[in-house]
Amino acid sequence: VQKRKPTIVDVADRAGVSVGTVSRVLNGATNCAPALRERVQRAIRDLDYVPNHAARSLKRRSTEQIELVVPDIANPVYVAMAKSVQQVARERGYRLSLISTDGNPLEERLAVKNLERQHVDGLVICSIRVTPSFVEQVRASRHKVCVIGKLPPRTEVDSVHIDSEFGAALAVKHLVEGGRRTVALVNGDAKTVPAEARLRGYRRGLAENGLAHDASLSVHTTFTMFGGYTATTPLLKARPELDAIFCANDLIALGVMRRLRELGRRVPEDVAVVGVDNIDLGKVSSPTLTSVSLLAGERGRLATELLTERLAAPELEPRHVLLTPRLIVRESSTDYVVGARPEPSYVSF
Amino acid sequence: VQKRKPTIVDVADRAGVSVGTVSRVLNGATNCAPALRERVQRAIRDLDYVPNHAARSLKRRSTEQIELVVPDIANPVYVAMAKSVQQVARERGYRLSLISTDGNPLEERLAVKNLERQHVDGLVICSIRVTPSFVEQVRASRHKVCVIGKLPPRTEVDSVHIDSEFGAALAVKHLVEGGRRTVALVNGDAKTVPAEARLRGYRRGLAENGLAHDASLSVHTTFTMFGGYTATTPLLKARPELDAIFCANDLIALGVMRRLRELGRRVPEDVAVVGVDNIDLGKVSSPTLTSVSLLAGERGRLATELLTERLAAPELEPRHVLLTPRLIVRESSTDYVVGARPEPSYVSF
DNA sequence: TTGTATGCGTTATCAT
DNA sequence: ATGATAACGCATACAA
Repeated sequence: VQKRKPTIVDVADRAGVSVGTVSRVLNGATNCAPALRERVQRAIRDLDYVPNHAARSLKRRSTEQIELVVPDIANPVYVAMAKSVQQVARERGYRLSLISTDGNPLEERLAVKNLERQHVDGLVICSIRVTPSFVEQVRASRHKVCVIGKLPPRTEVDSVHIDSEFGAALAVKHLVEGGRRTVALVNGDAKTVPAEARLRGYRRGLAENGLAHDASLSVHTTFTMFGGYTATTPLLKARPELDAIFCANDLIALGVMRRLRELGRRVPEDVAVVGVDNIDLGKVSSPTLTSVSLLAGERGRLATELLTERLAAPELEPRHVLLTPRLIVRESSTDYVVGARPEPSYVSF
Repeated sequence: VQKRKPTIVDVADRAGVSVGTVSRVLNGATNCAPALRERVQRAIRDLDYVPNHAARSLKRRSTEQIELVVPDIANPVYVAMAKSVQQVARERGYRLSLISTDGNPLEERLAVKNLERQHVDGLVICSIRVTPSFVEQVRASRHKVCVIGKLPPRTEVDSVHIDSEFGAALAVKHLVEGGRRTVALVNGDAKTVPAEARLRGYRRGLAENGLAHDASLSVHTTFTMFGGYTATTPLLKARPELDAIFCANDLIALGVMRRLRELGRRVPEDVAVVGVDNIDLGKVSSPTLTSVSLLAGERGRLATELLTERLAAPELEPRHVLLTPRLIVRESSTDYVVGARPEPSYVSF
């Protein structure tokens, strides 16, 4: 019962025209008699013909598809990024396929390989581990890649980057200005680019606001709620007097807040908490979460624009965009009257 | 400077062998002299050759890639589903690409079209709007599709489905048994399959537990936190005496809980809340969220297994798997001592 | 405006 | 075991 798929030849036969004509109709060429066009379209419908993607991209040398590679799709911030990438991609005539590497560097390599074998036309890649070999691989495909993140200086690849170190310093400053004296850091996966930026920013924030750095106040875990949850207990045991925690992202912060509550600490009265990424969840959590926005949607949008423009003009000079984070203050870092009704928080929804 | 990509012919030239031999090496054929194999592999490395995907799939008539189509990737339950689909896909030698339709039925049609043009080998599709034309389109590609969701009886397409109506009834029963007398429903997008199932289950739950149904107690919104948030105000105004809310999913429930707090209602003391999907967030929210688990990961896993098995054996009889939901009781529906420290909730992480 | 014929890069069949 | 060659389905240059 396996009927062979109709090809362009079948359509041509059926319509009584040449394959050239069918192809022209398919691709919207103007020079084509209306009568023939009519007949071809009928034949296409009759036979239920759909063009074969592989053949088409083999011939055209392009797939009209780009790929977004993110570290972990379970993190809502990457979902937000994906949404804006998808929107720009669609506007510019590309389909988007989404890959989550789940922290596996192999997956990133595989993505670039897929690019090289012309599986997709271009790549937007957001990596948390930027190794030299990764950079080398990306550089070799520079005409088709845009990196979201920090590349070594003078790397000839389009990129959009945000100064998250500054964002971290901003968070610490906010906490100190709110009267906190012992600010801890619950960081994400060690040896990742974001974790290292957080630590640098944290130390800078402390220094700039007259506080000494103490290694026992900063711990590493994973960039997840569970990570934040489990890291809290030992941290509190080691430094019971702490009155503020800067978390490397919002998921960690949510886990931390949950665990603090279980351990009898009130947020923000006893311990202030600040996260990073400004995910929507922080707007409905209780308390709502103060956070450093890293403009994920904006970065996705810009990266996709850079990429599509480069695909259209490969000889463009490499471009680099640098963004600056913003601090969004909510309840988790602000002393408010205990028991008061929280204010509506959906202004920015 | 645009150097043409090396092809298999270039490799053959360089290694001084025929393309046949190169191809055999590439695809791991056994009948090949070690010496030649050696030379070919060197040539491949020297030229930095990677096979062209389009040409390969044109010839082989397969892409080793499957696609998962979900309604909204911003909903963590679909992320959980995607993760298990990806895992099974990888185990069985397929790459996964992920499409979020964002409620746009056109995107679903497009996905099936992509299947037909042999862009991907197979499709796992999870739709919230099952129209007749959708079913027809899917049926026509039945040898390559597995549907997550309920299909019309005797549709000859693999599917895995969960009795979410029963799950809704379970939730209502739990609320009534907890002493609640006025149970509201905050439903998701009207005219979707899940929303209709929730409503039927809600009514069944009320009936089976001796409560009358009242239309003013059930409202429609979107399947998002924002939806739950905004739906709460009018609902509370219309029926201020309500003491329980069953929400069509967990995102809605989180928005509802937030808004209840802003309006001065305590959860669960004044109003009990139950959601659906059992997403991780419900384990760290405050209070933690009672939820009906629809086994999203399990459904993804099963669907992918069904799909890959069918791709390997297209003439298999259609198979249908039916699962049963479970209720996970947490704080949002249980009276607990006010002000007590919450219990650790991560047992199931 | 329309038809014909060649090639895209790979795999597979058939000789050798 | 290895080499030559014909498809795969589409687009396009060129001829008509």
